[in-house]
Amino acid sequence: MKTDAPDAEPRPYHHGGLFDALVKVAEDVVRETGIHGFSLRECARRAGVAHSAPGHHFGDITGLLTEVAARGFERLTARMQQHRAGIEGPEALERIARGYVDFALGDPVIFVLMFHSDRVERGSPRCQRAGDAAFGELVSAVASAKGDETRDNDMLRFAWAAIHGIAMLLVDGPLMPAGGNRRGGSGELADGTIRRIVHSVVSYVEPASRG
Amino acid sequence: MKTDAPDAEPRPYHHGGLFDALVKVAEDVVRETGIHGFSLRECARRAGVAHSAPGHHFGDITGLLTEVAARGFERLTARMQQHRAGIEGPEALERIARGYVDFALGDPVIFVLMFHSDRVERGSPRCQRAGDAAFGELVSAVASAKGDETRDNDMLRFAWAAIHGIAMLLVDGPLMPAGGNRRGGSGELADGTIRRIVHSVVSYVEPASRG
DNA sequence: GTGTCTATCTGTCCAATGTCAAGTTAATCT
DNA sequence: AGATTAACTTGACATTGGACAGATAGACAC
Repeated sequence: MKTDAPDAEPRPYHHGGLFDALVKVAEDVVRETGIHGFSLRECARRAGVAHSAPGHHFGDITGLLTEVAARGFERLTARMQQHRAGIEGPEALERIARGYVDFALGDPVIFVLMFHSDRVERGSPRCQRAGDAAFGELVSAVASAKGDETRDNDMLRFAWAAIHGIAMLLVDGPLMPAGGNRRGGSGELADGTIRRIVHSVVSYVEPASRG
Repeated sequence: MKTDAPDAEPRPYHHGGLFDALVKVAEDVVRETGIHGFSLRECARRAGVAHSAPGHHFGDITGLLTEVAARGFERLTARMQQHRAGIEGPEALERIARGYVDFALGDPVIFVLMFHSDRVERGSPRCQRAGDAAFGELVSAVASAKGDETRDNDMLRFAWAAIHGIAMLLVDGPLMPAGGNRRGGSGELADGTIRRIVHSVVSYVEPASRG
């Protein structure tokens, strides 16, 4: 690695892997400074390149943060798969949900970035595909929990909403009742909610008549 | 020299109600430009005062946006009460949930601001109190739906998470399955989820043995 | 009316940022 | 080799948030 010293050694004019280096640096900067404090120039500084170099690879801030968000979705997908570990049945959904919450609590700033930042182009193919893959994990787990492959969009929305909601509320923290201090206890706070989600998905019976 | 504005109205040196005027203007600016595009100077411009005037009332950007967020929670509370209209029982929860989602869809940018912006000091007494009041509406509705005043924090988290989650996913839009185009149909997309939430809260039975 | 006090608002200044245009260096192609 | 293209740098510009001193208007005592 290069030294951080102001101008110690003559860096090569061409960085080599600046694209990837910038994305990794950007993740750190976002985590440290928050979405609002993020700056392209700070990323360039840490990567040891000129202040305008990021622009040539990503166009603008949105371009770089969109890539960060897309990789976030990929990591979310991987985390859920890892938690599920091939298991089927109701436990599949429970594990997927726990993976989702774990990811959110482990990387809260990037989790918020992925879903809510107006500096991310969520409609871009890159982001869309990564997001769809993550959603696919949930679809699969819900089907396995129901023991029924028919796709019930209402059910999927319900499950996703509840999982997403508990993750978001834990990440945002202060609104949780009775001292929601986020260190360590948060994961367990989600347990009851996750159990209820699974229970609802497994045991839900379509109401006889709906207006 | 002023007269930068075309209107020849001789504004009084003292605005009179600049605090309130700035908050209202700020809400508009946030809605139009998004959280990222927001700027104090634009607010000052629209309020017809010097660019540094907002600083005297709010300190910095966070101060102003925190006030905007707090008023958002107050409007959310009012909206839920208005939807509920004094009704009791399971329908109370259904109506509260619908009010929550309505508010989110009607003012999506401010809804996101309230929960996720790092430019809002959510721990401030102003914000905390307004948020607690909103949460209180939910607590009351869940109790009414259960027909049981005992407070079940797990249940509350589940209900809030699910409601919050569906609102957030609808606001963020593009991740919804099967063309979640947000035009008009979003409210109905929430219906099935809300029905399931109410159903789960009303009919949930504590699992026999579990920690 | 006159003078003083205080909150409110103005104008100026500074460092930092995003983005654009043009120059410089390295790698690749013919 | 020479030419072409991609990667990166330098320099510049408009805009922002925030800090500051100073101007202004209204309230209040006399």
